[in-house]
Amino acid sequence: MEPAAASDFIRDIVTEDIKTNKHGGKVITRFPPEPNGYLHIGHAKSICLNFGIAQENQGGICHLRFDDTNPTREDVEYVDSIQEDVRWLGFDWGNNMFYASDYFEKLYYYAVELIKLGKAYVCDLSGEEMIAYRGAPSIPGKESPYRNRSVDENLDLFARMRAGEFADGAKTLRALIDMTSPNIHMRDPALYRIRKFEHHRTGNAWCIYPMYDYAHCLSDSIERITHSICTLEFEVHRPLYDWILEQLSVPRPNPRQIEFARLNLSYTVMSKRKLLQLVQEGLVVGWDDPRMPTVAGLRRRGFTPEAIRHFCRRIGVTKFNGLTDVALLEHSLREDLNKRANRVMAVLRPIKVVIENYPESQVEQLEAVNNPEDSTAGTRKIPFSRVIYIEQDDFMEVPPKKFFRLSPGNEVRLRYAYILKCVSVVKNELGQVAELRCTIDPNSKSGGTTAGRKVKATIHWVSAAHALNSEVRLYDRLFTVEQPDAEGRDFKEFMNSKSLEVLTGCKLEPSLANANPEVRYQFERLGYFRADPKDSKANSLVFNRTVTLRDAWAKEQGH
RNA sequence: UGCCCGAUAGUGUAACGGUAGCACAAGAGACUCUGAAUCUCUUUGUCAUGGUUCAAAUCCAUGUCGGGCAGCCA
Repeated sequence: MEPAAASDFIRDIVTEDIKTNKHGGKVITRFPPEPNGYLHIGHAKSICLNFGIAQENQGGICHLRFDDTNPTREDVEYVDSIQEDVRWLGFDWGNNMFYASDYFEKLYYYAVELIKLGKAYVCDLSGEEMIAYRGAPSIPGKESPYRNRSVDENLDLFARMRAGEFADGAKTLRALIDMTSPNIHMRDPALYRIRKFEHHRTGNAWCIYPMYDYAHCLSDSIERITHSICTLEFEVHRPLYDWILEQLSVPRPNPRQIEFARLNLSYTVMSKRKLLQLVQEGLVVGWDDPRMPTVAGLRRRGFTPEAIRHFCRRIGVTKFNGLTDVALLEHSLREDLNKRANRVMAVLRPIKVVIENYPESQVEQLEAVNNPEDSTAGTRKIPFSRVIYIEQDDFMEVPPKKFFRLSPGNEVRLRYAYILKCVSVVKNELGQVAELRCTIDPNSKSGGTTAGRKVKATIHWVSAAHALNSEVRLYDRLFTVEQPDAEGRDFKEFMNSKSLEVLTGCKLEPSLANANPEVRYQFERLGYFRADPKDSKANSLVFNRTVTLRDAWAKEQGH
């Protein structure tokens, strides 16, 4: 699919394990989302890593596994969206889609095994008591008074927990490890809790649910995962991951947990909790709002899976917790779109231009190149007539020194058409520019005899009589600061009030009449756009701006 | 004042004891019927201090700074 990614410390480990035949030469990774939210660009990094490593190695496989061990926060809406997003990103799990809940019965019997080994016990401490007994990072914990129950008693109690004899929270099953461990996760962590809550897949079959630390390592083991790749915050869980598998009669060798740094992107937030907050509080229009860093949002905005994959390859994989510049994502996008998007002309903020020396009834069909980066993309015809629209930004009555565009008495080239000269400015009663009276040089037609005459600038235009009306939504970054959720900040205070600008009355060239949302366009000199898949209709077009073009003029002006 | 992890240009990432590279960003220029793309050039870096070594970004020690860990969340 893509050129092989440069190696990284995780791929090095995988390569080494293949070389030493640790897992019989197999590579099985997994992407294990909890179905409690939509996937975002950070998940895409993990997806590209896990599926990428599987693809790069002979016979490698990547499982999609839903980590659905907490019925109180999970929902099928999310399992559907997650599958759609992974597939859209271009990855295929084949028949290897699983749910941790598929393993509840096995997990239960492993827990029984742990009890029989004297390595787990049923504890009656309440939540608050357990916190008190746990100690603190620098203070050792205290042993639970229920820690020394007999194996038989534990077996009986655990069976009765499953049978629903106890209230929610009344008891837990805990690993018996070491209450004085410097690693808090080793201080007799809970393995099972009672939750009389309907699970989206197992219904009411269970009222005890396994905890992440217990379910995850065993799910990996059951699926014969070779490399269990997760983010840095699970680093301190690794001793527990290993401990659980070491106690039990599971197949060897055990999967190896490897941690890498999650993606942080500038000018956005990446936690599911905060994204959910934006959705629930109506600060965005939904999980797929084009301003969201969710896969669904990026897709709706017009990102391509290729651009996202290239981005994920470029950022690399390390254990350093950094902040990636969103400009790198935008660069990956432009790079991809530049190669594949056909060019069209659209005027977002129109000014009417009357060409005084062009016959009233005349219409010419001018030939335009669809994509200068792709010789197979062909050409199309664009109508030209006496009244056209040009961009407000392309005219200034009193131009500053480096302004190359149209101004009174000055000439510009109309893309694919004639050189245009502004002869007068018509203003409305407010003194604003209402209309431009211009003339063309009839000998300057593109491809014509004197077409080679140079002018400083070329601008885009749309014939008024043939223009399509459209709404265009201009998106900008959701936040005004690089790290809206830096410590001590309330990220919502930094929302960019200009993150969405809706323009109506935009004028498009007629070839856009049947724009398919699947097709991305470059509106020349403006950016990349695509029809909104939800809101655009044949008779009321709506376009989303995916990303602007780089703009040296804007930079020149100090933005 | 506990434990774990990390630190290379502005940002992200390579260099696996032997010439500190790459990409993005930024700046300058060329080209241009997109102020785009493309091309050329430029600026900026090994957290600190010791040690080992012929040789240290790399190994060791100490310190500094940053991140993570005290859900019956994942």
